[in-house]
Amino acid sequence: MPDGSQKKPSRIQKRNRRVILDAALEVFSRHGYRGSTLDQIAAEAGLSKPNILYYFDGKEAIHVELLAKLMSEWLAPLEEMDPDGDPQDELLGYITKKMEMSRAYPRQSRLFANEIIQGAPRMQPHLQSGLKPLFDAKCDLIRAWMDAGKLARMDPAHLILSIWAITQHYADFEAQLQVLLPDPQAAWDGAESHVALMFRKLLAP
Amino acid sequence: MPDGSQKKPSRIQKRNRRVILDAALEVFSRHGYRGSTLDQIAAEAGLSKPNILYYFDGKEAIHVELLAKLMSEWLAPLEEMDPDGDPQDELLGYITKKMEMSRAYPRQSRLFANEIIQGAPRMQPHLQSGLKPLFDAKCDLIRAWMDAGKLARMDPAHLILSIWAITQHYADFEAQLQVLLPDPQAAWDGAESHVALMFRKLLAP
DNA sequence: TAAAATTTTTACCATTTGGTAAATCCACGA
DNA sequence: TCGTGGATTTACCAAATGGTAAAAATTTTA
Repeated sequence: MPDGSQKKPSRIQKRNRRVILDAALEVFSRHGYRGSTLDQIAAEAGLSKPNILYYFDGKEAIHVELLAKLMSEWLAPLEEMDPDGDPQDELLGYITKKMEMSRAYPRQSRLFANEIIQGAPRMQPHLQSGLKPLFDAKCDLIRAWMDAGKLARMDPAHLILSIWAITQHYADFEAQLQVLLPDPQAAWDGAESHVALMFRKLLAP
Repeated sequence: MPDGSQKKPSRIQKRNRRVILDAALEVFSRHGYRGSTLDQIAAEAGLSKPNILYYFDGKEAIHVELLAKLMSEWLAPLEEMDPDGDPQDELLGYITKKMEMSRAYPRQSRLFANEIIQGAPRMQPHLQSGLKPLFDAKCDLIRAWMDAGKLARMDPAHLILSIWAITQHYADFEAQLQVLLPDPQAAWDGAESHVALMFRKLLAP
């Protein structure tokens, strides 16, 4: 009997938990936590509402699990930035990776955006314990690179924020892009080359 | 009898409509349309729920009015960009203005972000008729400036999107900033100077 | 100041929402 | 193949939600 069960999950359990989380991601990422309903998630998952509550402790538990998963997946590329690599290559590689992620997983990006816009009520601890230390470490790294004359001098924190702002924007504001840009398909290619070019120029010492 | 009345509004009507719209902005900007309730708005406004429905046709009518107001206020700085001015000054002036607006009116910024993230269900017409023509016109203007060698060459559409991305980010992701940056007060000053510096370097031909 | 008009409150209502209890169904190992 | 435990459905709740009708209170006007 699942919920918060400790035993090894059966095939059915693994499949249904995955299906539910995917459906919940779809719904939460569009409507935010409070704007989403279990009925919507159930319909999207093709399961009944009580059946969903058989696998998860409640609406909030699903949301929390999605946020936790998001956190680890989303931070990985930042962690991979190598202190021993070429500073410009490392940063541009990170930027490119983030653009690809925004393109491939816009729902995760919107889930995060929704949570933060609403004041991060369920994520603040994660931000404090997971994001903050990594952010500070990478700020130090970038500052060291600047001190070594490998990058243009600027505030490392705001540099990282700018990268996040632009890469997230393409995922979160997709609805706006579809109005403003003629060919949504070509838009992504244009975005990736523009962002790469932009930061290449910006970072040059 | 208000609602959608055409007669000139009384003092009480003007005051209460303003109070309600302000309360609704507070609530909608935090929780999005579906996540907000009339009870919340009523509590925030210090009025009873039926009293609110005396002044507005319903929840959606309040939201629509907020979005319409947002649209005109938010587009003004872009319109003001002068074709006869110095290209770099004009663009940097626009960027500075947008940063100041994000700082002064983060709720409007979040209201817009929420609406777009959710697929712009109530704003798509406004985007088509209001934003799109202005966006295209300013793209042409910027392209002309680039052709004249006054700005570095790049895709004007993505340049504008980058400006929006960064300036909005500081308003919409305030909760994240408060975790990551030590002094939230100094953060805004740092942000404004970083963004100005960043685009100055980027735009230089 | 009294009548008329506007504003606010009270008392509702139907639907939706997150969640539960118990009955039923079904897959799988002995 | 049959029993057993995991999986699913049915039938519910209580609270919250958007909204309404009409009475009561208040302001404005004559």
